[in-house]
Amino acid sequence: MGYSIGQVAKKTGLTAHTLRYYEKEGLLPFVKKSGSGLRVFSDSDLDWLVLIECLKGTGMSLKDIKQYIDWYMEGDSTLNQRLEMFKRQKLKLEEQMNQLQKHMEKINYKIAYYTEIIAHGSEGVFERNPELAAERKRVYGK
Amino acid sequence: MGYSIGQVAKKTGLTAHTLRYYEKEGLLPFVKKSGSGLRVFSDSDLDWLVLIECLKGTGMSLKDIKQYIDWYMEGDSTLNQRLEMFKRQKLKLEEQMNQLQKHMEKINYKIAYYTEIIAHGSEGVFERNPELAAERKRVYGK
DNA sequence: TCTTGACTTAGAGTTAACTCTAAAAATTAT
DNA sequence: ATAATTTTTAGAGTTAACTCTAAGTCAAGA
Repeated sequence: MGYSIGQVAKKTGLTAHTLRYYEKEGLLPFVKKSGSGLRVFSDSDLDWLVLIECLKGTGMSLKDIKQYIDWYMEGDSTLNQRLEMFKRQKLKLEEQMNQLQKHMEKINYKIAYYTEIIAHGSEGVFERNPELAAERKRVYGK
Repeated sequence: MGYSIGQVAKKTGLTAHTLRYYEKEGLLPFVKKSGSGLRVFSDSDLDWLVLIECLKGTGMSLKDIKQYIDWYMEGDSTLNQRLEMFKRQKLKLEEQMNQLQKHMEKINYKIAYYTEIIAHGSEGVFERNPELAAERKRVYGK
């Protein structure tokens, strides 16, 4: 029913240090304390951590995550701000995924290139493998 | 034929400060200097910057990018290391794209959720929109 | 009860990647 | 020729996000 900071650290892969740091930064205003001052995490706190990891994983700063949490704490008057925030994050994420796709193409080109010259030497790579030359043009332009 | 640091800054979106910093860190060992000490960037230097941005964009540290550049400078004896490095980066990138896809699902869920309660209030969201409840289960588990 | 390991706090230290400053030299525009 | 802009260097400062330390408190097992 309640988890110690160490148990949560294990579950989430974050360190106890980091969890305390998040709390200090205002990212975990829900976590209760036991009579003697120990943190007691609930399942719902774990859900919050999942969301925090999600937003962090899409490049949101802890400061902006805190803004969202502050809005949440403020109640229904901030529903629109929260929705808009997720919409902005979705756009950012789409842009990010497109970027990663482009990066993937460059890396695939490099892998093909190195594989080819390791197998057959670097002289006349493109004559031997014209697809590689076409790929280069596509990936690096010009 | 040759570009000043300011011109390169404009082209790449990096600042001149950042470009000098990259050079200091050993990421641009190709950039020439004019007789009077000004940096002169070539088109091939711009290609290097494209690759650096690609690797940085997939989460590689400047230190690891430098390692790659050092291998490149060392010549053909490091072809395998370089290939393996790109293969590792590809795996990392695939993992990253999967993660982003999962994050996207969570964000889509939140957008659907907030859109729904902004439109119809928060009471009985899931009764009114059972697909949302199913989505929640799928996205957040349990 | 004793011991061992987990937890507490405040606060200091670390790391990566910039970001800026100042003073001088080079280049470009008028 | 003069003024304005750009670039140079070394080195200091900043920021985000941890990461660790110390000194003490709490909890569980033998």
